[in-house]
Amino acid sequence: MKPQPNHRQQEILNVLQKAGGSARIHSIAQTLDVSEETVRRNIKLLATAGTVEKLHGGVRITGSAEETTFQQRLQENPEPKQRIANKVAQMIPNGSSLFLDIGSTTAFIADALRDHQKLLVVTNSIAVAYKLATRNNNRVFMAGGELRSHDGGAFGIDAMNFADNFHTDFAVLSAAGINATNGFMLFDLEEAKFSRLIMAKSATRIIAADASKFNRQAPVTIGKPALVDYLVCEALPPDDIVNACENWTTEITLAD
Amino acid sequence: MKPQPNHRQQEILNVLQKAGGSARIHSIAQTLDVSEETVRRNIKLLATAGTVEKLHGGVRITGSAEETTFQQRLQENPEPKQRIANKVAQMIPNGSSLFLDIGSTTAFIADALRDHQKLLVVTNSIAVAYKLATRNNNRVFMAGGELRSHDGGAFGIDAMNFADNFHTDFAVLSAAGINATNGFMLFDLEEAKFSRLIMAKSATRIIAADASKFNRQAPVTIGKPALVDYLVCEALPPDDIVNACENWTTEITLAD
DNA sequence: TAATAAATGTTGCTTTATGTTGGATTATAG
DNA sequence: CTATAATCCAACATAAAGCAACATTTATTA
Repeated sequence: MKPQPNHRQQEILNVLQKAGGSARIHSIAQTLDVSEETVRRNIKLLATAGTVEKLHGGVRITGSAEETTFQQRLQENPEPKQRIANKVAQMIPNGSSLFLDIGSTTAFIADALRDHQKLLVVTNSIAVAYKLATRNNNRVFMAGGELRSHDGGAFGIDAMNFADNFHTDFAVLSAAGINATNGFMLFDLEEAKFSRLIMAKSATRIIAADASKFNRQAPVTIGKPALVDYLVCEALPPDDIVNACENWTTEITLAD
Repeated sequence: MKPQPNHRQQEILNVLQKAGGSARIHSIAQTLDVSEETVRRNIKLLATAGTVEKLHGGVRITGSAEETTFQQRLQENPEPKQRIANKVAQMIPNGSSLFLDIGSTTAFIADALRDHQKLLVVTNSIAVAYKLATRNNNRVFMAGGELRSHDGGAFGIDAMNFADNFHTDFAVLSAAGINATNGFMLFDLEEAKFSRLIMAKSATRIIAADASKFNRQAPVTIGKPALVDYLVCEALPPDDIVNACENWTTEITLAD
């Protein structure tokens, strides 16, 4: 007689899912409050069905091997933007609320936040929203409208009004250029307007920028640089910018 | 006249939704404060209707087999949906304007449209918007708001008002169930409202559904089935549905 | 209101899952 | 390589879940 599908197996899969694709027998048994033998028995059935693979001491969902190595590769070989993104992710606790604006660095930050739980995210970037929606009990609020064809961002009065509804713990921003006299700058007026708004609506303001932005010129300033609490980068900026940050009471945080 | 929808069944479905797609008989009975036998009896009915699957000790909503994130659900059973998506893409010329609603099938359709040029796309699905924005001179209009955590869709009055701005050549819809008496159905009232709206605002209406949807039960009808111009599927439906489509003047299109 | 139908609860019994034990196997440290 | 601890496996007793028949409550209708 064929073994009947069993709800315990469903529960095990749920645990595995939450744990990122793999877990130890011991930890599964503890989570479900059953004996390890029960877990083993059901895993044996799931394994013969091909749903999971048994390992000594644990189990993983079939096919999640590549993703693990990919993630490991990200950790081992971090490009500057990934290192900055990881640092920013460390600064943001589970359960926080945050604005994320548009930009290549913020897309990396969204990736780095993939294991955070219960975030409340407000963004006008389709890439950020896509990466963080439907994950880990996050709540994602996406500003609507026409998405710009070059970066997938929603701008304009509707996006501004949308963002105006929120107050968050963090605003995470990118910058196209930084210098000692003008502060933080962008190429686009619409982006800058949006950045100013979300800086005004959040408790802690973080700007993420790699070293290529130091003393680069860009036409529009983001706003008063003294508003920025943290500048996260992978290398120490030139002296004049370091001094300026001291005046702005902006703390420079180096990625590991 | 007797197989009337029973409210207890709705309650059970609600509990399942909240629990993430699956739950134990014992826990459902406790939550609803009824005997376990009552839960089993109603689950038996839901199971014969195809809405849920029975497991020993529990139950899960059909389709959430590897109850996982939306992004992983996209990858299960991909062949039929892939073929349907390619067929739908063939029906849509370059330069068209179209609504795309939310659903795993429509996400495949968005992928199949990756080589189309100059589309104007209106959607409330983050996955669709992400796949089609910043490509091939498309213009993408994304409805904003809070994205539902299980599928990344924006719903509610704001999404409706947003969609109401547009008139398009095509509406591409998905269905959770199809039968001869009730037509096309969905699990969710909000989804159905959005579907009705975009059907009313477009010239040609296409519903994409794989064979698993035939004679599957779902609680909310999408609207008058006679409004639907094309039903795209990978296999011919049962005779009663075929006859009903003739009455509705709905053309059945088989994927290659 | 009484008569009827539907849904739910209860009971005894069968099937299936789980916990426990002891011994075999496999990883890990020194 | 050996010693040690962790993990795995098989067998049995126990607990839990499923099922069917009947009793009881609740809802519907005349």
